[in-house]
Amino acid sequence: MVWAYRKYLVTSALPYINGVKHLGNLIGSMLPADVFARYLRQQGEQVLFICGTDEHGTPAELAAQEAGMPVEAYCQQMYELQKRIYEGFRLSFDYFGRTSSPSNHRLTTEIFKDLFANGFIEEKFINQYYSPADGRFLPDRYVEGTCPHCGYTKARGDQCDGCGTLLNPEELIKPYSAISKSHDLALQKTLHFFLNMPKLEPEIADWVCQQHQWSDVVKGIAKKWLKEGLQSRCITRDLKWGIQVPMDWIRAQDCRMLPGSGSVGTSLSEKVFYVWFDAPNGYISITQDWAESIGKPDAWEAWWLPQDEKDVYYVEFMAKDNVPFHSIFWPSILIGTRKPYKKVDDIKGFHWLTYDKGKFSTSQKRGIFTDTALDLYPSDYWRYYLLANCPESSDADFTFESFAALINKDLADILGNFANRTLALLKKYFDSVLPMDFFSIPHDKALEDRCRVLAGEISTHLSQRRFRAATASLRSLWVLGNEYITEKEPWHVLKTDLEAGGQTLVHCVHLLRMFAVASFPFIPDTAQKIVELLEDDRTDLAQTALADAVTFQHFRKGHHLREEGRLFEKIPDERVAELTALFGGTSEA
RNA sequence: CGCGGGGUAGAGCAGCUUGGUAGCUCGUCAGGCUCAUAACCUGAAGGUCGUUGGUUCAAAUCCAGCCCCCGCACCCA
Repeated sequence: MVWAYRKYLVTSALPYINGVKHLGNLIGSMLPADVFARYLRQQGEQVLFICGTDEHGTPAELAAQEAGMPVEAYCQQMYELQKRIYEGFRLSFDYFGRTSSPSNHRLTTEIFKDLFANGFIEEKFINQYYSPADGRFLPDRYVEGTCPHCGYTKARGDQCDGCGTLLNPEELIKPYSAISKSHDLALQKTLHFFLNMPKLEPEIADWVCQQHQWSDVVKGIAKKWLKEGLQSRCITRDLKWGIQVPMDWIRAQDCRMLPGSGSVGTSLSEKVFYVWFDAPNGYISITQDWAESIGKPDAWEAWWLPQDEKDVYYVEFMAKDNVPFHSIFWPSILIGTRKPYKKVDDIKGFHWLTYDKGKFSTSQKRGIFTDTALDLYPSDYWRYYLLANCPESSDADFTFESFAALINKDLADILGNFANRTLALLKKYFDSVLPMDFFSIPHDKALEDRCRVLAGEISTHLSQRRFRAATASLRSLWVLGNEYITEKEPWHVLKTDLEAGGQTLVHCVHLLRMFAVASFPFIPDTAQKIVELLEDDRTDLAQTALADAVTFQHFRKGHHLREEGRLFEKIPDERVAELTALFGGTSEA
């Protein structure tokens, strides 16, 4: 059972640094991870929620170049920007770090040294195109040319899109740089380091087979890789931006390696680790930064080097393209260190979010990006919509039409309207003051039971990380408020019986508080707003367990509430049409 | 025969592991209510579960074949 663990480590796939992320990135990892972390904290569990930017690699260099900035400055700027946006979405990271941090340089170097010492690193010479015009070696996919098989003229160095054949860059006829379009390319032989995956395969296969709790899709992806047989994977690149390979140290280890003529055309300072080799280590190094930030530099070890592996339950959230790296590649690295690093217990993988049946596209200005989203509507609107429609079992599609329909119905009409009608009745008949204590009135056992059932459903779904189902149950809980008030019709009863009508309202006010607690992991700002409407300064939503909130005894006679409160504004049809046109992209048919 | 995901009421989804009266939300229609953000509550209509064949007393669910849709192709997860 999940609950036997002493603490929970939650990580979200690290968003890449090269620009503002779109809604798909948000729902594909960070947002569900946040809901899960918030829920666990409410239950009183000890939680550490870690995320940060993934900053190395060619795309970052190119983006910086395009922005006309040094890559360090560019990353700094984008880090600040992304961090601010995630704060806007109320993502409750315990620490949002960076993979370019000194701690990650240290850790990644250390992990490499461990792998090397344990015999899992091999060295090979490979041929790579160097482009003087770009001043860099070109990664496979940045070399384009004519496919030797089908003659397609825009084949990439890793694969031909014309015929689908997998290629090596040197096979291309008339190769040119995809960046500068220059045909002046020189094939050069350079030394690289590979992680010997075949050697690690028995252990990793064994480990994967033990992961019964992984979802079918995650197991499927991992087993497919194993079935095809693991290949040695190159973990170094000829770049400036990244974590430097410790060449001097390697030389000192083994004189046979690194013949002097090894790195033609490359200075040693330009050899760095492959981004997928350093990025996952970021989960650990960012935890180290977190530990530093709270003044307990060793605190990270309790999470990553626990005494007993069962002390920590570790859940990773990511989109499906990340699954191979988290289920095979990174665990292999950790196993290869021969140190007892905590490995993942469950991987929650998401499918894609599409935009109006197509892809989100930066270049075509298609889709909603996280900065724009916050300019348009409060974060809770997005959080609720994305969670209710999250691509859990298949790809999901975003349209403004469905967005507006859901916001208007669920948030405004069901939740918002219930709050409003409750407060309005209290104001009208009792001057916004609770007329009696719960103790003095008849127990509504049926209502309490229904609340318990729904609260239980929400908890179960959240602990199993079923976000669509959890959101549906949350909605059902809200509907309960409207059902109850309709059944009791206090607006009618109050005309003749203040006592009976007042009792109903006491229940409604407590229902609202219950809704706030239940809603907090999903829509934290709204939850807080509800508590403010109730003038309830005794409830700390972040630490109130849902089961404890199923009570009608919290507020006492004489408690004063706000006179009115509109939680949400609806999105009118005209606005939907406007937004659809505005963000439809340039390829709109 | 590239890899993966999917085809269930007008739309979006659940159910499939462990066969047994087909469920949810929106939309539509009718009724109720009038405290409330023209909202809320109740009820109804609407499906040969992509297709063909097989296993079985019984198939959306298990097996085999076939058809269709969507990703994997600048940016991008």
